[in-house]
Amino acid sequence: MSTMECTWPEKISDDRKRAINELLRGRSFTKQLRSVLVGGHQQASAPDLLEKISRSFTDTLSILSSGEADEVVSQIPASGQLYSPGWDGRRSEESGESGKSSTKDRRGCYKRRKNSQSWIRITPNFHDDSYAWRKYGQKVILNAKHQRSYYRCTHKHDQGCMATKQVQMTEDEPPMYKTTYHGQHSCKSMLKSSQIMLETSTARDSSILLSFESNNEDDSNPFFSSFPLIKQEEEIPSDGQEVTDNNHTKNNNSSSSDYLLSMELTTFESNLGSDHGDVLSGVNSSCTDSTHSLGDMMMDFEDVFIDLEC
DNA sequence: AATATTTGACCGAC
DNA sequence: GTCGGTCAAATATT
Repeated sequence: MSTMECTWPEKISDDRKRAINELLRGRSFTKQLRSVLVGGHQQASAPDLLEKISRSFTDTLSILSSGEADEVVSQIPASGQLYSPGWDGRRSEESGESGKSSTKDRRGCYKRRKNSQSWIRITPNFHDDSYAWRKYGQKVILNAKHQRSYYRCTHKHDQGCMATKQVQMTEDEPPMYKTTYHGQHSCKSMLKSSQIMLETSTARDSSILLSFESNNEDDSNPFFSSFPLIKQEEEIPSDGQEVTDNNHTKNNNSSSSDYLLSMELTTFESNLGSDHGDVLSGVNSSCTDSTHSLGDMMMDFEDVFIDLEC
């Protein structure tokens, strides 16, 4: 039985309106924030505005995700499991009748993501993207020296967040890790705005956002979807084979793993402008001085919003 | 006890 | 059949 057949035009168009509405709100907040930061106006506090912007992104993504899926991916914490069967969905265990042949009958469980968006990121050392990840698998990959690790968002169950990532060491001489992100975080941000400011303004990193593949109309960069949740640390086992995530807020001393938000914004924007979603690369990555600050960043934000509108 | 990781099995795609 | 992605029981960690 195929689960992806029903699309509800009315619902989707309604969702689109809501999404556009959310984006407009986000743009408005962004403008306010810019005037606060640049012009020094104090109509509203920057942290408050940042929080609103973050919320706007999250809500928009949630709306768009629900339009793509058969059922709404709610952000309301669910007591049970709340999956979106959209791109990666599966029913967890037997639904109703249990105890078939083997211990757990998982037939029909897996749905390969096909048109899901993905972003590839190459980083030296491990890369801390500040989300809370939970490792759920590790595989040997053909023609690859190292195993690939699979992570899902820690809040998959409590918030229905469907973001996943894969991390694979591609080189070990200068250690290089390729991280592929799938899906977007719909989990709520719980990080304080001040921390966000701190992180973005102190970001310095030599990581490269390699590609931005988009097959769906509701794509957006996962780094936009919401602000970082919990600091995360990945560490390399002694054999250098694979990385392991840790969700705890251990005082992360790897400042090099912060990502350059402004760079990615620019990348995102240029990708939006192009008419294809294939791999784009060659982003240079060495603008690390702190003068490249929120002012510029907000400009990019605004442009992105404008592009999204039409 | 609760939460995270490991790892073999399972599944769909090719 | 192989391969890569995911599940979930067992195990480890906090």
